[in-house]
Amino acid sequence: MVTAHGSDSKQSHGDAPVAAHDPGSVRLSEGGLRRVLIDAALELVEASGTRGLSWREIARKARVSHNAPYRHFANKEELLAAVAEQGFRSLTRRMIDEMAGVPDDVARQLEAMAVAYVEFATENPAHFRVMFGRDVPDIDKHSALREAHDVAVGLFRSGVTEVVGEVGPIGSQIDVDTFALMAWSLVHGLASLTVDARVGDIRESAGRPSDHILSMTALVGTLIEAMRPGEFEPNQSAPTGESRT
Amino acid sequence: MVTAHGSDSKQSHGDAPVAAHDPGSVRLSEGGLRRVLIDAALELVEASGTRGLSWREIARKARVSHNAPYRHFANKEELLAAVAEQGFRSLTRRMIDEMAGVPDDVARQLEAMAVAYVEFATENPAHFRVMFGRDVPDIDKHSALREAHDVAVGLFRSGVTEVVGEVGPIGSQIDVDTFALMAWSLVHGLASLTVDARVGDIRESAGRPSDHILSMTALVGTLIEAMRPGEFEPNQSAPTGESRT
DNA sequence: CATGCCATGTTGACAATGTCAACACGATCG
DNA sequence: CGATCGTGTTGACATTGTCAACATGGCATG
Repeated sequence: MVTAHGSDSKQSHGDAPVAAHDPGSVRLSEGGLRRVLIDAALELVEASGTRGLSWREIARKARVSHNAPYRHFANKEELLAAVAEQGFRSLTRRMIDEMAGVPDDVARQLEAMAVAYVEFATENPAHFRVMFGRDVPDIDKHSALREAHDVAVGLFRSGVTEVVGEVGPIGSQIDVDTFALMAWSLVHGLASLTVDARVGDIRESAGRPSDHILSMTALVGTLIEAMRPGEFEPNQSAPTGESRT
Repeated sequence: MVTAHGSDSKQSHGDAPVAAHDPGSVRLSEGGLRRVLIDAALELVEASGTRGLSWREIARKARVSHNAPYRHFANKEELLAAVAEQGFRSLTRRMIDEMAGVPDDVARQLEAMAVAYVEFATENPAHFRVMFGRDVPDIDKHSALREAHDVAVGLFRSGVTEVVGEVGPIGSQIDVDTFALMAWSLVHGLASLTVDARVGDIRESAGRPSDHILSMTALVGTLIEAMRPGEFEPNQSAPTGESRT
């Protein structure tokens, strides 16, 4: 169900704006400038980071006057929310594409998503940072962004759920949600560290980021294998947690 | 060696400026204003994020004229680097403290560091973001920051190394560095997702972040247990990696 | 002690920016 | 045809980052 072949998510490869179901902006159809502004903003963020991002510079790049953007975005946060939204759609597409080139095995599908996640981050660091950074303080204030975000996260979570469903319960204490959170943390952490160029700090050895994710999935695969039901009790290695704090 | 008891890192709980070995600023000793500026900056970042951070506002908060900070920091990036540096020192101290309250077992020590890491992030989100965000684009341009960073990361890495050393080789393909990277990714990912308030997206169930990290270490502990030498061959669950790209 | 230096802080100035208000223009629709 | 609305433009103003010039107080050296 989560495989790429059966992809029923209605995103026409992300080019056409979502349109129509947002009561705020009435007819952003044909949205010429809006799209141009988003692209220009992304380019500038890639070049100079989100700090040097200047409203007026965006306008210049888009060949419009410095106040034209205000007709499409109330403030810079809304613009960045649109950028992030587009990023989540790209990420979703990327994951789906990656899954399409992989055998229809739940573990492989999840692994493909993990690879896609990290590769997306390393190939689009600026986009990734806008998506997860602090530039859009409250994601819930932008319904379209929230939606795109949930689609991507939900896709990943579905993959985890299916793997857990096939492998069976993971220990007595670790529920599916926790496992999904950990899987996401692992992938997101590697992506973040790679994007921030901190990976070399702990791992000097050469190798592309995709190598890292493959090693990672290898280990996680081993973990899952080890977890096969009934094999042994999960030793709760953290009994000291309660006594502290 | 990595235990808190034997801590030989020369940080006098981080209050005294590093001083003296930086040829640029000669005698930032007694550094009154410098410290005040760092604190003021951190407070403002906590309040309004790094975007709304205004040089002049910092100066106002410090009760000095809008140009006084220039005598201590050439630009805003240097100031933020100092903030991040202080953050890494706090993180190191936090990890050491956490380890001190835990039995002298390598696994528990590592686990304590992981808990400290995530708790530090959740309790000081602004600081954490400055430390790992892109506000300081190139960490190597600030030697003191680089140093503080390396101390924290090295401490964590030492913990991983010791655990691996006790448990024995982790599979045939996964070297210590990779394992350290993965452990760091796991912890850092959870911290990042928690800080960005995205954890709820995949895990609605209640529970403090420290619960998450405890579940996490429980699973990792299980993993390590499962890895005990000779038990079984690590099935490289990612053979498709080579054929792609 | 007097003198000059240097670190530190202040004042002033200027270009760039975010944002508001007023205006212009073209299309759509009564 | 004339009004209305979406869209873009111009003008203006407070705020910001940053540079240059100036003030001052402690220190060392004569």
